[in-house]
Amino acid sequence: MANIRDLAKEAGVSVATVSRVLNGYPYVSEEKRKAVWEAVEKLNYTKNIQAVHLAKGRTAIVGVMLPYIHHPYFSAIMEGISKEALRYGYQLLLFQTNYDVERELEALERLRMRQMDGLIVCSHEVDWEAFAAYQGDGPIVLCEHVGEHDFFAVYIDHYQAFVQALRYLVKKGHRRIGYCIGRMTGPNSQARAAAYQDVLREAGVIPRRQWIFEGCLFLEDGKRVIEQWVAMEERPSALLVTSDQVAAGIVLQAQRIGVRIPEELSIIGFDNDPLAELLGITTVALPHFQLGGKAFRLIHHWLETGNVTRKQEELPARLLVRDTA
Amino acid sequence: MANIRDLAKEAGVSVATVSRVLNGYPYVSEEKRKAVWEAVEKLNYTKNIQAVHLAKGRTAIVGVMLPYIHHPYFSAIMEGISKEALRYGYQLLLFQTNYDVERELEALERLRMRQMDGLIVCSHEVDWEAFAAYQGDGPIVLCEHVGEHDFFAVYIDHYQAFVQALRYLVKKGHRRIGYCIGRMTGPNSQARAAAYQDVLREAGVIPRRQWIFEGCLFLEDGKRVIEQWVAMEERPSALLVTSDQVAAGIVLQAQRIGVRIPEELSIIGFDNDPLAELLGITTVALPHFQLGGKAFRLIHHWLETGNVTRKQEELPARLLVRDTA
DNA sequence: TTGTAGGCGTTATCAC
DNA sequence: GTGATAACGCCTACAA
Repeated sequence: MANIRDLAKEAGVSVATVSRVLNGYPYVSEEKRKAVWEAVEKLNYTKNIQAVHLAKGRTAIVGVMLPYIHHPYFSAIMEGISKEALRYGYQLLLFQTNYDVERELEALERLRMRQMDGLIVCSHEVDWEAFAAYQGDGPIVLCEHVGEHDFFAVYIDHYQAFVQALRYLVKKGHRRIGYCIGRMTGPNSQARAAAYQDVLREAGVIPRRQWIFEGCLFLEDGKRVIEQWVAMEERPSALLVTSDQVAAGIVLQAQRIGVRIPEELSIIGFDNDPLAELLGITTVALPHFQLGGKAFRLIHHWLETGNVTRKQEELPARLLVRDTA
Repeated sequence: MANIRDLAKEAGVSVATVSRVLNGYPYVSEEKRKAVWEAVEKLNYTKNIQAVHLAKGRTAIVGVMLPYIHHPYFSAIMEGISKEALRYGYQLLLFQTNYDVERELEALERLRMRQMDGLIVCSHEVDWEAFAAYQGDGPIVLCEHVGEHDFFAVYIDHYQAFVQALRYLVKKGHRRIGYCIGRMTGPNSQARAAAYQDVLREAGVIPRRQWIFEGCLFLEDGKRVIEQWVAMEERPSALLVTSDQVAAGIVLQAQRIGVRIPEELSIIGFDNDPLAELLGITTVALPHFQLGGKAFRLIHHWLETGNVTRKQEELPARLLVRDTA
């Protein structure tokens, strides 16, 4: 593989001139410029990007940490990130963690090792102290509400989103309300739990522990939920379901086993997945795609300018009433 | 940021010794080893991975080229790749191309620049010559049947898979058979087209151009298909749908607008998506996850050993008869 | 407008 | 066992 020195020799110039030509700097005579490009052609030269990274101390790579890529929620965020990354000429390094703390820490270590210039954290298990410890190693953007903590963050106000949906149900006369969620940990989930407590209390209803369904991430989980629901003695009359995939699973399986929705059970999903639209599922639309895009731009802006206008950005969620609630 | 020389000074040894300790080589006295680790601790040292890459000439990064990550088909492959990559300590660099030839070539250029050690191509628009031109720059694995061409490849025999499903329909008495596909280009699609021609001819039926629905990738496309179907003068009685997402879109919208499936229209999907299972859609199960895993292992084996046992691997597809055909 | 030389942080090859 | 020192390939003052 030819290198910059070979080019210099071939073109009869210095490596500095070669570098200038390669990077499009001015102040190079047309003659030498031409000679360099000819040498590039002749020697079939390509830049070694590793060397560029080392010399510049930057990689134009951003890492993305997420639990699983094979999930509509995360792949939507990823799509948003990807689009912006492409636009600004950045590469994306994927860290699929499966919510395994070891792997999450590995991703942070990689930031420290300068494998990438910044990191977008779509979701995580490890607690904030871990991120705080790596803040000096490059910009880290979290996709969740971080309150007073000094992190870059772009997030949906899940407390408000939940309140919105719960109030709607209460207004419709529901008193026995439950919800389905992926995990109980993490700020997003805790915001939802708080909203659940608050709104139900405000409506004079006692929240019930057994009406909270955990581990709801995929379509199949919805199937499980409705089957559990059927088996319950005291059934909720309405369910908030934090993923449209799961909501779809509930609705479809309900249809199969003869549970009438919304008559027997009202369902409000989240995301506004195309599947929810097709099934007429009432849902809280969440701007995942934009969220990914904003996350990237936050990092990018910091990397390119070194200063911050906003550290945190909030995105809106809105209820789309359809047929299931 | 402390570097290896700072460590050497701090520990009172040479950089060579530091490197040996850091990389766990033998022949270092216990005493010096300890001194080095203490220096690491004291200076809060972390390896600069860029420098390692440059010095070693390898990155332990594999690139993944795919059109869109936000699609169950590709994210399933990605999940399979990801799992294996993790297992062997490799990182994954994502190239989302949107089937844009420019971006596909950009990914290949990056391989050439040594940004990664190898490349997995999940799907592409550019023709094979392009890949051939970059073969010297690192292992490239294609996820499609490459025939006699000398590429690494792991693939599903889409010709056979299509034949299998078509014969089933013919046997059931169908004569007016159509199909839905993402794009017409690419070897996978061409294999399907060939199977379509062959099986229908063999059954004494004339294939019809207007019974082939292009641009079928997402759930929403299924909705469009069934609406087109309804508007047709001569309607096919059965449709092969190369994505369960699209098949689900068809089935759900059919249900909405009162088209009975399978009585009026039989549907066979592909993938064996959980959604197809939940909807009782007859489908051809495709092992995407394994495909991704195998693709990675092919690259990995080549990178680690430098020799090849198999250049190509075929994976099976099997028809799962459920309710829609 | 051009060239020299030092630096980026490791690894790896020699001698000792 | 250990330490110099030369790669790895590029960028970038600084000097001319």
